Amino acid sequence: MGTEATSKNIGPEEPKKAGRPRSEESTQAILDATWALMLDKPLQDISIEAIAKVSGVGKATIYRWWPSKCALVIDTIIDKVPPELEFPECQSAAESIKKQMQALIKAFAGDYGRILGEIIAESQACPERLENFRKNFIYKRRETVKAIIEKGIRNGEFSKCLDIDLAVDVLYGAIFYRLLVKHLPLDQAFAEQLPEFALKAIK
Amino acid sequence: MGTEATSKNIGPEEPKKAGRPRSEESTQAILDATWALMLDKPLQDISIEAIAKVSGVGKATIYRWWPSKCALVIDTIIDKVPPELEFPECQSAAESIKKQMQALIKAFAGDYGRILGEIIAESQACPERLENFRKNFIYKRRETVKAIIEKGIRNGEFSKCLDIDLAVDVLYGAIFYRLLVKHLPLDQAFAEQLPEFALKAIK
Amino acid sequence: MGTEATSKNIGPEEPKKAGRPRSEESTQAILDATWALMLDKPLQDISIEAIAKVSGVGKATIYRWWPSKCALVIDTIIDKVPPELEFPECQSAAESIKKQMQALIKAFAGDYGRILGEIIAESQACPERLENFRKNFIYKRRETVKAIIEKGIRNGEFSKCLDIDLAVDVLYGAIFYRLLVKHLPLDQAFAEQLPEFALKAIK
Amino acid sequence: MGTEATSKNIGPEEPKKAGRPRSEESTQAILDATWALMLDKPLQDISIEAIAKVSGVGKATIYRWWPSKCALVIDTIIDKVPPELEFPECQSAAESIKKQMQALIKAFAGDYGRILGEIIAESQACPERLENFRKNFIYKRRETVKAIIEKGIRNGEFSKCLDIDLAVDVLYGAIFYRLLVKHLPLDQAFAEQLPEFALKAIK
DNA sequence: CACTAAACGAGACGGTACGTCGAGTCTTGGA
DNA sequence: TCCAAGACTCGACGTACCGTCTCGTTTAGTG
Repeated sequence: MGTEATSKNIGPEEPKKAGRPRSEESTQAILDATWALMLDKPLQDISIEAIAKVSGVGKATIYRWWPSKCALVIDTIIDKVPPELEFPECQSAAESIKKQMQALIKAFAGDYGRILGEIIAESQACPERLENFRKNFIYKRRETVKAIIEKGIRNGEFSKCLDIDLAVDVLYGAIFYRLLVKHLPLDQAFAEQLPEFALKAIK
Repeated sequence: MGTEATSKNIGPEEPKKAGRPRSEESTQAILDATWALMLDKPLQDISIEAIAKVSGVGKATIYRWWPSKCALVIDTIIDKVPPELEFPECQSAAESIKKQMQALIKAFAGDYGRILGEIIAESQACPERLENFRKNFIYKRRETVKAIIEKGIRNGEFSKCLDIDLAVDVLYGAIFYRLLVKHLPLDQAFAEQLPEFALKAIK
Repeated sequence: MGTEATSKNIGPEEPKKAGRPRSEESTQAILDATWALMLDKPLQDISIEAIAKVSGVGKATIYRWWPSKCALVIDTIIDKVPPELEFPECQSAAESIKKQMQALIKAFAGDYGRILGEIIAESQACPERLENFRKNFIYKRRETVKAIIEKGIRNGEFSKCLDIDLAVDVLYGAIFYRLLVKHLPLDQAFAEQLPEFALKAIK
Repeated sequence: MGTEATSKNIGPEEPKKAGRPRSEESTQAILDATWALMLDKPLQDISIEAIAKVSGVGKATIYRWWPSKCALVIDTIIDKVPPELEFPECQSAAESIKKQMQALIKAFAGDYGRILGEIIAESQACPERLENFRKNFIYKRRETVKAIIEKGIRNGEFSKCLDIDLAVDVLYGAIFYRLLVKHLPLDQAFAEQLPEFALKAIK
């Protein structure tokens, strides 16, 4: 967990609240139900009503802890999806990036990718939600990639005068392009060709 | 017009239908109202009900000709948006692409881009709608870019063994990435730097 | 036929109109379809739309000749239902009335009665329709009954100072009461007992 | 209240339900609005939509508690109409019946009668609704009349071998006949003549 | 024999209301 | 204080008919 504007942004010093504590059971039931529904049908077709029904929870309980379906969904995939694609330690920065891109393409090819696309879609109309999404899925990974690129610059693999943000966009843009527009699949061939191809731009 | 699964798929030989003909007046009123609402607020907040009210048309008339809000919106921008970004005739293919990318980035920075993003979002849940969108906005332009790239290959600007589809994705992916994820703006600086940068990958 | 405010109120001197004459074929198709639908489901659930579809006729053709569903239905049963319950010629007026009441009860027990009830229902809100119904179904028969009663008065069967209208209401009221409120059936037993019973009031 | 198939069929032992209780305020607002509209125009011209609007209540709230406009209307008159025409205590049963019939005719002559007629009309198509109406308006009063008649039989006013149900139909049939067919008014003259006249049949 | 005029089927039109769904909020009693 | 249950207002959904309105096509009588 740990999504801003959602349920679990509590600092290290909890102020010792009175009253009945939040039910861990309900929380999990909600996340489980949300995940089950997300695997079953598109995000647009999922209602808070349905999540409440499936999880056996009062609707108000959901609204108490999450401000929007989107925020709940984000917490759900954070809760459900395995640790995270870490960058493998490689000798060259390029190799490191290549491996990670390939892992990402593979991950985006399945339900995980579909759901991410649906979240981006759902967030289009609302800047805060989109920012929330970026905080949890984009920025962290971008920072990591940028660190690798900087390492590549330091060790001479990449040009010194590289615009790092632009580089990241060129490297990963095509993946998001296919993820969302779906004109071509995020398949094995794509995973094999894209990294080498895109990396040419930053060398 | 001319969108599949929408209102105007009439072959060259119209079979001379009986009954009162479709009202061109209503059609235009619907498109006008849709466009006005789209400029005013996000697609998600627009209801068929509102479009009917604003256009002074019966709801059923909208449903008779468009299967979904999305289809209507696509027909609307087709109807409303100026001719289309043509590729300027340049001596080099690279130059031609660069100019067109810059024009595209500029166009995507305003309402046109916002609306396109909303359409992609709205279509995420439904393959047919997304395909409909691609037919009208993606494929045509991709074909044009691909033709230019092929020209570039022929005249030696680009590598002979270039995967053209991949090249297009790398060139334009970053634009869609920023359009939809909005982590960074589609601004002047981006327009100036991206083309040259991305083109390095295909040279 | 011959319903006021409906399709066939043509005086003896038709003004010799130009243009295509009314299609007898369509007229019959409409009446047939209406009748078929009326046997199938309650009047409330029958739409002009459905009648048009079933009869293969344009909606406007129905509206051209009948001002309301009710008027059409009245014309339909006039068209479909066998001649009419005539009063049998009997020696005594009382006997004559009794026979006719029994015939009426029997007739009201089936679809004919059901439909008549539905027409009365449908006409409740609109005085003109109700008057139209009375013209076609009530007044004529009342006149006949009244004539018989007058005959009975003349030949000494009934009291000289009888309020004839009131007498008719008492005789037939119970039948309509059961027809519309349905608290008890219009069955054989009722047919056997009512006439003798009610006639006691007017002797 | 207390109408079957409507909102308030609660046995003596309410099972102590969870959740927010039904809003008495909304219930009354709905009944008030329905009554106001019923006084204003024919039942056929009243929509649930309008009742919701006038009462300031969500449409769903109406549908939650009443299955049909008819059921709501029945509950409304039960709620709105004064105690009920009681049988006056008279020495003779005949006198008692006469007084009550006159009161009934007078009551039926106004809005109350009009609305009752509209309810019978509206219920024609649906046996359950009609039964619901009978339960609340017909049976109770019939039972009372029947009790008086039985008393009359016991004290020798009426014949011993009287079919009581038939007697009630003959007494009241004419009233319903005029209420629904409207061929003659439910006026003062009718009220004065009918009872004596009809009672002759059962003496 | 063309011309006129009305009726015809088909079906689109602006409306109104339907009955349902879900949103987000509120109000109970019990834990 | 939290929770489930569930009622609340509100707004939109997509559908069904209403009664009206064009269309192009018959089908008479008239000129």
